[in-house]
Amino acid sequence: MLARELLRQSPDRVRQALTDRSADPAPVDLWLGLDADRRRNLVEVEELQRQRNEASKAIGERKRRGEDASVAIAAVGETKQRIDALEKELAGIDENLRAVELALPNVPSHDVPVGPDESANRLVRTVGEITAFDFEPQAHWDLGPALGILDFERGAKLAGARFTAYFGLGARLERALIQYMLDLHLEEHGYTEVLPPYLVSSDALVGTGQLPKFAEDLFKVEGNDLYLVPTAEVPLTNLHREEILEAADLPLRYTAYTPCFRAEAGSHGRDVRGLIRQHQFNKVELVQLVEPERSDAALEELTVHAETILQRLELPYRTVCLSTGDMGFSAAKTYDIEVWLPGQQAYREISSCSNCGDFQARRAGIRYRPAEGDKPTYVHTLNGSGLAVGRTLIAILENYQQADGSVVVPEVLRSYLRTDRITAS
RNA sequence: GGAGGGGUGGCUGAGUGGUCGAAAGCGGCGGUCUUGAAAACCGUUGACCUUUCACGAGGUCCCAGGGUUCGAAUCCCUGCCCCUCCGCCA
Repeated sequence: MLARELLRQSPDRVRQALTDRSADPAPVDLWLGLDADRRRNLVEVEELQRQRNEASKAIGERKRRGEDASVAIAAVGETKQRIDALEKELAGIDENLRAVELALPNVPSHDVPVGPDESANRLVRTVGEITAFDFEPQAHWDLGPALGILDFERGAKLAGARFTAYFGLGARLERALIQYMLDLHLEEHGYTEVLPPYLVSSDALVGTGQLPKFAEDLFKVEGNDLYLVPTAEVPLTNLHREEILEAADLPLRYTAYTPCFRAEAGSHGRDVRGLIRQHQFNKVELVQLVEPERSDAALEELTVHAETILQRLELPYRTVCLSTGDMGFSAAKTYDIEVWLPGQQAYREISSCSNCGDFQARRAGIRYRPAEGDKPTYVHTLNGSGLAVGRTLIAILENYQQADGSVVVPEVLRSYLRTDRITAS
């Protein structure tokens, strides 16, 4: 949610932000109208309430003295009716205002490249050399089944397209990656591990921005106000919803492994093969709640935290800064980390690290007190994948594959996997 | 699933439908005292919104949402959450 002061004082900036995102700027004017209506109405209601309170007080006093108050009671009746009518109107305005506010995306940071889509993304850095092969590298959807560690047909038998069953060292590799990533973030990057619920309420999803606009991307539990988490960003960021934190508590750094569930509505036909786009995938997430002045630096750090995993796994990747047209709804600035996949001869997203500024904090009511006696202000929230586990497994299979179809296990994972090579059994 | 008991300010905990945003205690902050600290004493101590250049003024909030009433923390309804006992269950 955007600050109301921003909308009132700099509507042009918000209109421009929407245009840069290839979104319709019209809601800004709708908002301005509703806001003016609201304030006009509110001033009137409050004046009438003041009159009513005064009258009620006088009635109470008369009654206490045993005097007749029926005249005064009758006199207040009209005020009461006007209050009721205006309050009803006000509730309607508030509801509309909130609906408009909740649908407005965040304003991009000034240093974000302006452009319509991913073609305008800015390359930040490229790390590692593209893996060279003296044979034709296979895609993971061929390697995995051949090794007996990924079974797409049986996954589909259980749950349909975009579900996969892992077997043997495949399952173990996925588990090892989760463990390795968590350990690294705990031990070296100062995060606190959290094991959150995998189902969350609509309030939590509104807090991080998935709702109300993107309900069709979510799996909802029938008959309950519960949704399968699309990312651990949702539970982690919402841990402190409606709280006022102390400055000394910040920064808060949380990491969690969760499965992630996405309906992938509107992506029919995209990445239908293999593990890349699944309805259920595993992810280790990084979330930070920080003081506003610290969030720019925190995004750089968090992105490096995610990149470190790829460096330790010795996987080639590049980092790009998303353009205004390619960013997510809640983000002010986003770095995507893209890993090299030899099977596709392409860099593919494996992590997305965003600074959401106070956008989510406003929605979720996460504040802190800068100093004793200060008014509470909104924290800044950041999140990033550290990393998407399924896609990391793909990257390992494709980059570490050998001419004989076996896969060498990256050095740092050998103690977790208890083997240095995955071969067909 | 059955039966019962609760949800009040940072915490504990009062609160006959009417000067209650809410007693009291604790904690926090400021001060007096002290060489310093502790103790004691005094004062202070919520959030949000509107309005004002400002001082200030006003409104809302006692889990949430409805309702009754001139007036609701207090009465009624619904929901959510917590606790105890029983049943069931990983």
